[in-house]
Amino acid sequence: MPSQQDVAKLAKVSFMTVSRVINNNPNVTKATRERVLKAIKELSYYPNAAARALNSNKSRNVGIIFPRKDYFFVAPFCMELCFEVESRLKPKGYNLFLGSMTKGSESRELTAMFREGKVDGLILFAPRIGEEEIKMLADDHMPFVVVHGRSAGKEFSYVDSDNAKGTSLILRYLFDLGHRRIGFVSGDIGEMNSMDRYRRYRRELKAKGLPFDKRLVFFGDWSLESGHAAFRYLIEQKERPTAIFFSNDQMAIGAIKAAEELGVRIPDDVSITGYDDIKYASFTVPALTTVRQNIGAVGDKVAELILDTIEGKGEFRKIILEPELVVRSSCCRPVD
Amino acid sequence: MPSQQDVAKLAKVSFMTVSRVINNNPNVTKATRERVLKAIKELSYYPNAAARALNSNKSRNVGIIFPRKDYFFVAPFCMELCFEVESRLKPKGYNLFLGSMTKGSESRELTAMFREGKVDGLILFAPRIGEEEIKMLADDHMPFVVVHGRSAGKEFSYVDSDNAKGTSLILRYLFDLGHRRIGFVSGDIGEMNSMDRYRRYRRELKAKGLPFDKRLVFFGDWSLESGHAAFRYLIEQKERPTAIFFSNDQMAIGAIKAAEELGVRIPDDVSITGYDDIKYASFTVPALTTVRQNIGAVGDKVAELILDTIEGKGEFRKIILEPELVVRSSCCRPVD
DNA sequence: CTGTTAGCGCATTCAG
DNA sequence: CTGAATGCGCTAACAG
Repeated sequence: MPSQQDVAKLAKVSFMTVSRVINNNPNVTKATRERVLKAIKELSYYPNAAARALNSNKSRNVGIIFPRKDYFFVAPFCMELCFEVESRLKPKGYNLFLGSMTKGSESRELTAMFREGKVDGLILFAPRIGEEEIKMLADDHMPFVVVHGRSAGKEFSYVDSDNAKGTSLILRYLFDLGHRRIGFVSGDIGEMNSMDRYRRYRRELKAKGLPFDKRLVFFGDWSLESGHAAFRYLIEQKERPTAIFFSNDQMAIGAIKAAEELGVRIPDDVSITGYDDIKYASFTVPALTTVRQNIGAVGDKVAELILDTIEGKGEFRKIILEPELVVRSSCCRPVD
Repeated sequence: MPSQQDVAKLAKVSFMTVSRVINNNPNVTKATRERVLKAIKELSYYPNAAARALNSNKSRNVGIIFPRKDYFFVAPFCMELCFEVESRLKPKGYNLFLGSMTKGSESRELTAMFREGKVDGLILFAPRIGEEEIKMLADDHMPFVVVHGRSAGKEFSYVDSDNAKGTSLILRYLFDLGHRRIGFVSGDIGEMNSMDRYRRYRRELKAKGLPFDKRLVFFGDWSLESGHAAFRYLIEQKERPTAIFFSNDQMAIGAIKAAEELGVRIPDDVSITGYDDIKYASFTVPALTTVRQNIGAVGDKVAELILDTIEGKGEFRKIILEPELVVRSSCCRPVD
């Protein structure tokens, strides 16, 4: 592998000039610059990342961490996010590390990549409420940004979508259709997102003067399977709901399967709604009425925030993105 | 950030001893070792990755590259693979970089991470046939491994599933059911995988003494949309197929949607099959009969191969994994 | 505008 | 078993 020295020799300059050319330092004559550029191309020289990192104390890497394996599998949302972020980081010269955080893993592991200088900053996806890791990161002043989570106790930047708003969007749509007995299926209740939606569900019920019936609530975990189980559970209640709010599309898809097995028609017998508007949402039968979270916008903001945080720009920023109701065909007026 | 020097001072040894302890060099007394370990913990010292990389000339990073954005989105398979690989690399001290290769991007970008020393090796997912990048990587002797692709011209290690076998599994199952007019929907025909399945489809037809009818073939691109379009196209043929082979589950899901729109019943009017057995495959209505590729096994092999390749162990290895038929309910005997 | 010097944190080599 | 010197490739700070 050629080094700056080799380039320098070929271009007949000192290696310092080579360094300047690479870093776009203006103090180089056009003529020399071009000579150096030519030499660089000729040798197909690439600056050594390790050396740069060593003396600038910056790795130009960002890590993105997902809470646990299962989550990752089932959430196309996460994948899209990865790419959105990556595509925005690359032009800035940053690369993206992928990390998982299996349940048992020590919080040390998280900070390790950091202390080792492998990453300059971390993106945490939907961390669990009260997560020790976050406290540690915050206490150690590590640059990190949370996606789908809010600060509680510790201060940090985050990007979240307005869960309360999205929930209201769905619920009011259901109310307008005439539904009064509406079931609720939560995601992993250990996550902010889930709690926010659940709380808003209860609040909307109360605002509408409707009773809260805990038999109409099922605590799921975002997975296809838990959506499937939730549907079977709710449909067996003595007074079955006329509509069910699923906290993500994934679970709603699981429910569609359960409905078929049970011979329950959607939406004729029960209306269901999802959340996220993943790509599959428009391909289910019936297509899902859901709430769209603009992943592109999330990725955009996340990339911006983590870069700013790394560069120490300004204060903590809290960004709440507006969700949007997407009406398809999984809901109709209740029969009774 | 504490360095070896700081640890050394605290433990009252030279920094060299610290280095030895970290690298598990046996030439350290138990007593000193423990003193050093204590100092390390006390300062919460972590070895600097950049410095290590600089002088060992190894980054201990591996990159995984997906061909284009769209592909990534639609293939849960890719995501699962990422995690499988990551979880196997981590215990070996390696981290995983995520990279995309948008269509327009120069082949230079691919080699760049390498030349910069950001990664020690690359995992290429389903590269297109005749890809320039691969040739470059091979010519430059960079350690890389291909998943879902075979060598053609250049020599390299790869992990693939037996596409021909999988295709036969499906086709023979369909033959046994009594189907004789079987449609074929390919994935992106620029990929090995697609070609392998297509060729085997034709071969099985011939072996069975069945005519090849090009009107029964649709060249898709793996996406939900192309599956949707394929179904509409095939179903409109004068002599419509009694069964359709989709080259992945994704497209089969798109087809289910199209069938619903057209009022065509699956499997009563047309049988369909998928490929991959992604998680959703068992949640569609009807559940998909498909071919399972063991992602865990793929991830396992990929991790093993890339590590071996990086460490220069042995020759190129070609690993072909056996697929398995998964019968669910998207197929039945043809009516006519 | 260009070159020289020094040092980032670590591991390899050689002395003790 | 332990320590001292040397250099990995690069850039910041200074000198010319």
